[in-house]
Amino acid sequence: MTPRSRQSNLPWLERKSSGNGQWSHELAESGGRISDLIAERIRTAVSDGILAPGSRLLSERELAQRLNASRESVREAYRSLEVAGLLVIRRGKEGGAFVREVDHEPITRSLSMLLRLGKTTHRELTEARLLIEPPIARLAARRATQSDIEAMGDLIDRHAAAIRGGDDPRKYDLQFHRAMAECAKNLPLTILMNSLADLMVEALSDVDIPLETRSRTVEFHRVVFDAIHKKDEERAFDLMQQHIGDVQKRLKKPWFHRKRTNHARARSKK
Amino acid sequence: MTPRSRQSNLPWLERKSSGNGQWSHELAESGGRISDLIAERIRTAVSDGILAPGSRLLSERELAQRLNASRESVREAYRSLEVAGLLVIRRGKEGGAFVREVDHEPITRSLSMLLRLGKTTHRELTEARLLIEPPIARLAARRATQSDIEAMGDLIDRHAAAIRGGDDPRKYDLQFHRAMAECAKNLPLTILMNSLADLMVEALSDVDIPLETRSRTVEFHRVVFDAIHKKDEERAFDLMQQHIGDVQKRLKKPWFHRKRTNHARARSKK
DNA sequence: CGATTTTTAAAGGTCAGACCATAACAGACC
DNA sequence: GGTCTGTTATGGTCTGACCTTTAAAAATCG
Repeated sequence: MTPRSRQSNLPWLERKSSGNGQWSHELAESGGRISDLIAERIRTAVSDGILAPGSRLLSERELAQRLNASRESVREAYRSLEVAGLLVIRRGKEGGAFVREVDHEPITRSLSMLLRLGKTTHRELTEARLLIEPPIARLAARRATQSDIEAMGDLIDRHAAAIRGGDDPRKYDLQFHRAMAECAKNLPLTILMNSLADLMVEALSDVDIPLETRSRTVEFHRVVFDAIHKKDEERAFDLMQQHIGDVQKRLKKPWFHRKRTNHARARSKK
Repeated sequence: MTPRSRQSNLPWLERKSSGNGQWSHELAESGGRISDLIAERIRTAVSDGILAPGSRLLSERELAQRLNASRESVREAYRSLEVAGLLVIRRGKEGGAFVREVDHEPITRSLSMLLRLGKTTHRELTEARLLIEPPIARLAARRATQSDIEAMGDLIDRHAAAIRGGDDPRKYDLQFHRAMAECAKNLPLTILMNSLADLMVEALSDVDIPLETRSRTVEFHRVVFDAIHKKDEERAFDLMQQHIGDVQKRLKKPWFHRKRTNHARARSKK
């Protein structure tokens, strides 16, 4: 007898009606994939708070048995939800599928990919940034906490150090914008910002940015940071608008345009 | 002899190095899932334009054979990319995986889900809308084409008809905002808008909107539409700001707040 | 000949069962 | 107490079979 054979009551995984143990009925609707039905139930359970972040789902084998489905169907459901950012899957003993702490990284990735494929132009990219970054800066000035501010300060210092040391500063540039978005305490805006910043970095990945521009960037960050620190909302707004406008202007110079070669893409990953 | 046994040269699916036919090397990095490696190659091929939208990938069985992997690994790769919005999968003869025409619907879904889980509050939601919808209206006024305008006009008429007929007008409300975003010709903003609008509809799904408010909404749409039609950018901007501000105000009335019951969620789907 | 029905085959979807790889844990051994 | 070493639960992969769906091809009918 396995130690966990007690009926641990998982009402959320029940079908709404017709308990005969077959799937056929719901399959008719929904374009018919068992794994999708399973995924949908889990999604609902999570979004209704029945499955809290961090909690562990049944193992593939066990859920399959309970649902009267094959392991593969369950597996596919879990996998989809992982791609969608809802679950994390860990291997090994004590592994399994866990409801993910809310984290927009997977969405940011998908969104970036989609925008890239959608042939999002530099025009759209900077246009969008021009519209959303200044308001974000304003919100950041309004809402940044002490620790937010410390983190940003550190970031800028490291950014400056990287430039002095001749290292690639793009990473820090990106992080600054992300950190600022974090301060604004507005999830939708944060996610969009992150995706845009990602793409921006990628778009510039094969451009050689002159040293003068690099230090100009970090100085810009510093004054924006200063405005945020002092909670000067309007100044933060104006400076950020200026900053993005500056970038936009530089992008228009012909020498700056991205080479249309079939170059290596920026591989994200850790 | 099967008719398609010719070596159809698919260089993109080759490993970069070491052609011995095993996966072990790349598996070491990358946290190790063959399906992820396959997915990554396809993703790269698509984003480099080697696989054009609409083109059909090899069948699961065939790709598995060529890659010396199991069908399941390929299948999982395809499935992940489908969730990510990169592929569509069709069943039946002449079915298979196709590179999707760029379409942000899957991302919109994921994003909405994520925002919902992130306990995005009404405050964040309307705040974000207040920031991005007016600029979108302005862009729409600048860039709407003739057919865009016709579509919007139709929509408004149907919206009004639905209200007169006592039908649920929410659908049309949503569609109006989507259509407007479409006019702005800015993909990142469009995607965000769509997600926000989706969430908004959902958040209001169990609120009973009084008739007076309903017609007010459609009238608002009409004047915004008018401004867009006449390419009056600033008026479109102002009106939209007013519109969202109006919504925001109504949301603050206590009777309007969503019941915190464990009610049924808005099921999207077709 | 053209429209309709039937057949067929190619593809994804599901299943079952085996085995591999990984990672935490429990003891055994120093 | 710390390190090694098996044990074991769990996801990852593979095989090969069968089901279901769907479009095209063939057969049938008017």
